[in-house]
Amino acid sequence: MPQAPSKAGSATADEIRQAALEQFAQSGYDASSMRDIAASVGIKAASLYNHFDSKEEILWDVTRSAMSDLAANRDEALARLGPGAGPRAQLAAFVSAHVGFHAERRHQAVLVNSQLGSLSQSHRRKAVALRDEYENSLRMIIDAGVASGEFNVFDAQVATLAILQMGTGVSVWFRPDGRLSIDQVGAQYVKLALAVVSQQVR
Amino acid sequence: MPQAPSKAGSATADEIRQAALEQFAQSGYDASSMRDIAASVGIKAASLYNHFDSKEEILWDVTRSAMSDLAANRDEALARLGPGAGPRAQLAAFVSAHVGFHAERRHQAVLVNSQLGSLSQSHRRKAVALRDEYENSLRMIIDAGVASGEFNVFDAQVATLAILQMGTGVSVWFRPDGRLSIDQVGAQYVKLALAVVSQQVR
DNA sequence: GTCTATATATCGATAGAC
DNA sequence: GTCTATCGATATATAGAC
Repeated sequence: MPQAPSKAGSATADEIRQAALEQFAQSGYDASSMRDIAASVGIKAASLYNHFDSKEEILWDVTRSAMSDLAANRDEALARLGPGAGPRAQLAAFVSAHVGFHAERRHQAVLVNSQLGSLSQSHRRKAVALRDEYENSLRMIIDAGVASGEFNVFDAQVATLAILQMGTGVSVWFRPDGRLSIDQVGAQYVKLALAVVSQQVR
Repeated sequence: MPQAPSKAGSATADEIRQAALEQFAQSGYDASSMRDIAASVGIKAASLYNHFDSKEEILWDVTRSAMSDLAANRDEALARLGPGAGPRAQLAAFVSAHVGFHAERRHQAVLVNSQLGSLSQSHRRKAVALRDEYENSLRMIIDAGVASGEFNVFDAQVATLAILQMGTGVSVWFRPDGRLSIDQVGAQYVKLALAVVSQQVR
């Protein structure tokens, strides 16, 4: 049964999303042609336009879903803690989820962190807003820990960015068949993050 | 007096390097056209070929000099310590130099960290070798600190990458007219790095 | 929904006058 | 060393047959 263009339920559209994601993450948006994407799905370039209006719409689709998945992954991890969890438990849950995502779904992570500049102005604004929300949710955990006296940081914003960026970097070097498992890497970075928010007052 | 093509001393070649660096760092290599680069220098695209053999040669030129400057910046910082410095002083000097470079020369830093994939295979191999040398020089400092008992890390390679990547991230958010000075940011990250290599044994 | 064929634009790079 | 003019390749996107 045929589907309307760009509908989420189309099997072909999902194949296009998957192929575009890998191409964009590996070679970059500009270096990935519609012909390449179509070829890896098994169709011709013109047929892509039955599913997406433009190449940029494909980029936005995969970018938005990647950022949505990242936030949902965080929400689930925090929800598992229950309402009474303190800042240390929240920070551990956030970092574990953050690093786990960047290891397990590194193609999506690399895409979000390297191809935002290729989005249209309108879509880029939305992506930046989603990124700011994600960043701010970590900032609020750190602020709560500082307020309760459980954390010590010289600058909460620097600590926020440092924790996020070292975790994001996992998507660059992690390999599924490497020396460390996802759980091992996640546990490592939880310890590193706790070290960052436990700075000596001196 | 005219210069031979691609010679380092040419004033026009330097203008091309500067213009290309900013274009590549801001818009990416593929999205930067030879016409754009030429226009910001005040010449036509064809005239660029009197100074560089190809667009990729320009990318390699600015990439190589950026990576060379980064390593030289590190060497100077370590040399200032003198021969008797211990791992803690070496780590502080490394991180201060690393973060200082990524704040002060963020265009060059962004270029190196985002456009390596657009280099030719031969040039990319050389760039990766330079990056590995840089990464390994930090790894050796951490290994020395672990061996002497001054550092405690769960995994030396993870600690190395975490320190490098959080410092590299400064090039993304730092603004010269922002809230923090380069020296303030450098001092912050020295403390964060020392926290990373002072993990509780538990 | 796929295909072939093509419109239209822009790219890197070259030729040759000055 | 700059320019104008242009080549040849490739890009996104569209038109219309099936």
